[in-house]
Amino acid sequence: MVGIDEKDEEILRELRKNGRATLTELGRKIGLSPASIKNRIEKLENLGAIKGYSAIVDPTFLNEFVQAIIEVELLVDNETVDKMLYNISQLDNVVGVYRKTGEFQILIRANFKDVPQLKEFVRNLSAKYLGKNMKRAKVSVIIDAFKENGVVLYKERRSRRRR
Amino acid sequence: MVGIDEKDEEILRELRKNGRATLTELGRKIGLSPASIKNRIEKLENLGAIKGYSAIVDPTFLNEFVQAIIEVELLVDNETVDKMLYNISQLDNVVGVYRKTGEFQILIRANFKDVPQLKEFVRNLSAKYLGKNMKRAKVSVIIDAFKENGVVLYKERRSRRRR
DNA sequence: GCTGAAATTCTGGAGTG
DNA sequence: CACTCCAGAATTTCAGC
Repeated sequence: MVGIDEKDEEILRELRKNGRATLTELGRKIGLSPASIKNRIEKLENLGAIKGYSAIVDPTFLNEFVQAIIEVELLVDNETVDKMLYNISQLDNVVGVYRKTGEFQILIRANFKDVPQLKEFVRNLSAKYLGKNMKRAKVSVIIDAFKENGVVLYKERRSRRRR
Repeated sequence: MVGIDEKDEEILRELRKNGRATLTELGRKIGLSPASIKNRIEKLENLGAIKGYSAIVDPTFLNEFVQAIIEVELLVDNETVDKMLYNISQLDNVVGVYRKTGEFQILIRANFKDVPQLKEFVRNLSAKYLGKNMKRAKVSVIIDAFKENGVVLYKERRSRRRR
């Protein structure tokens, strides 16, 4: 990677684990002054190495009791799909949108209040967004999340069933 | 949700979109003093509503050029699987670990330097972690990420192929 | 949940190697 | 050119209410 050295990588790794780490903290860990850390973070943001920051939130606290994974098989995957996926990405309850290899080309992670809302969402996927291009969708419901975006959610290994 | 009001929900929603928002910013948006925001955030962290904070990092800048989704079908899914999934969650290159409904009960998102590393990982899934309980695995490679952990990655809808 | 003061952190410019 | 130092600004923290 051009223009990226080990210190930059350390910053990226640290921020992935703790996105709210302060410049001073990072400086101590990495061995740079807070001002340098700031310069580097700005550089990393401009380069697109850092896309943004996010808190890992338990969806049930936002009354999102159904967390689903929706895989979509497309008839054709072309540039116009990009725009549709961009539009889907704008939805607040959608957490992740990916294009991938395999039988199902699209994977969407989204949260819902209840199952009817999930059903409505899947209906809208073809009705509003992907149209006839959507061949079929496969829906799974998340039972447990152990790790999310690099953050381990279970602190102990005791058997608990709730997240 | 007990002990959670609308202001708390707003805080959760804001922090999910921008995990590095300052207390002052949040206070302005929500209509509370920075001190109150801080108190509420602490409460939310203690309640487990906020699990952590993370920067959304482009994996290619950390020499993780292969981003994979690995689905695993288990023979039996019982409590001992929890511990194995916990162990898998500890791995640095693993970004997400979920238990879900459907034919494949486990979904793992992980990043790799190259395909041989991915292959090695899948081999280790049965050799080291899940043992004979792993019936089979289905691997997909991520081509494009449009949204990750609530953060939209494509800023415009111009057709770009790189993330 | 507010206020105000103290501590900490952040920021931007000048200077150094 | 990236880093450090330093002073002013902003934020965070903590007390009392």
